[in-house]
Amino acid sequence: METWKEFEANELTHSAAHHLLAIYEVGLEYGGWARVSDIARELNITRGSVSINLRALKKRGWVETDEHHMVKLSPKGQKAAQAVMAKKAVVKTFLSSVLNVPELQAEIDSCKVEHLISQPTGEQLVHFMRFLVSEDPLAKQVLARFRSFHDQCPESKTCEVCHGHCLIEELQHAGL
Amino acid sequence: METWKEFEANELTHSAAHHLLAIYEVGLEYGGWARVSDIARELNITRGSVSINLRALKKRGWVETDEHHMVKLSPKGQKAAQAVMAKKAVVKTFLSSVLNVPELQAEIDSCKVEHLISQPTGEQLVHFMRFLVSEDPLAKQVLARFRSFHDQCPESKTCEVCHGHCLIEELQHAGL
DNA sequence: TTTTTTTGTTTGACATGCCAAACAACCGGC
DNA sequence: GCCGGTTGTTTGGCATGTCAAACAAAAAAA
Repeated sequence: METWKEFEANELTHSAAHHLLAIYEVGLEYGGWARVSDIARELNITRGSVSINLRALKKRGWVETDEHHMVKLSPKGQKAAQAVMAKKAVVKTFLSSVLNVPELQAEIDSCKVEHLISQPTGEQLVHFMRFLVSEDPLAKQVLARFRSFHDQCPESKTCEVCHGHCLIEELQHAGL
Repeated sequence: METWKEFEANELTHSAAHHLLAIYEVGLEYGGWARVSDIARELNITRGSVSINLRALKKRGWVETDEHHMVKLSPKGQKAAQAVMAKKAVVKTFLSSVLNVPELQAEIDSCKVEHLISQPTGEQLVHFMRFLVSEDPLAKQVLARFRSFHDQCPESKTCEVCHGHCLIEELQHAGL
């Protein structure tokens, strides 16, 4: 029952993850290198904050700097950044393309959870999406069917998430 | 661009959400009422921390206290607690029953995101789960088919999320 | 070359959220 | 009534992550 404290126990904080992503973004145009002020502009925070935050990221081996203050991702940092980007991408695609969540909301939600979801969950979601885009005709049918189910669902106006307790029973009843 | 700062911009912090859940849990056996030390025991933090945190929750109208320091959720707090519980439940069920993520991992991941996912996303996920447990024969077929797809997937050993960039193209290619 | 701007760092401040420790108030048993 | 344990609060400390402001050094403009 102390599962809830795991929230703090991530490899990367949200802030740290976005510093890595910012370095990656800036680096795309500069051969992998970024400057403190580029990162600050990308994240819309002050150079001072970036300077301090990079200190920690360097110490923990996510980023490296050269003698001219130029910053780049370490191999470890690159892997981490890629993992975060991929998780965000797959979650966002799932939300907007399968669940039909509005684009902007899918962007916001996926951005919030990108650094929090575990590798197993990320991988399984990738598998699921792969299945949905596979040759299997069932996959395409299901997406279409869900859309019409969703449109016709008599509860589509009333079943807000906050009525969730009956949902739980409902799902367990159905054997899920 | 500045979407990433939304992470901090939630109604409830993770900590605050779990304070509300703790009050709910304790309250189940005491007619909705809880004491500071019950909440502290439930969350496994000190009474001092709870005392301070409750101050903020009271000020913002999530909880109420009587003259004997007894604590209960306000109507607003009840709704919030229910929404969080429902989101966690539906995410956990989706992860473990559809994606086949191990139970414990599903518990951890759902706990991390429970307070972060938006109402629209939560509702759509509920619809999706409702569809999967509906009469529609397609729903049951798909779950079975995904399991076998997943078992046979030639990439099931290699396609980690960190190879995600090709995934993104792959998904977009497929029109998703 | 001199001046101006940009850049990276440091400092002090604030906010959140945790702890341990000290404290007063209260409750129960005797 | 009295004493020991429980309870809620307060205080000071630590860690993270942000800001503004001041600074020196490097780069660009004059």
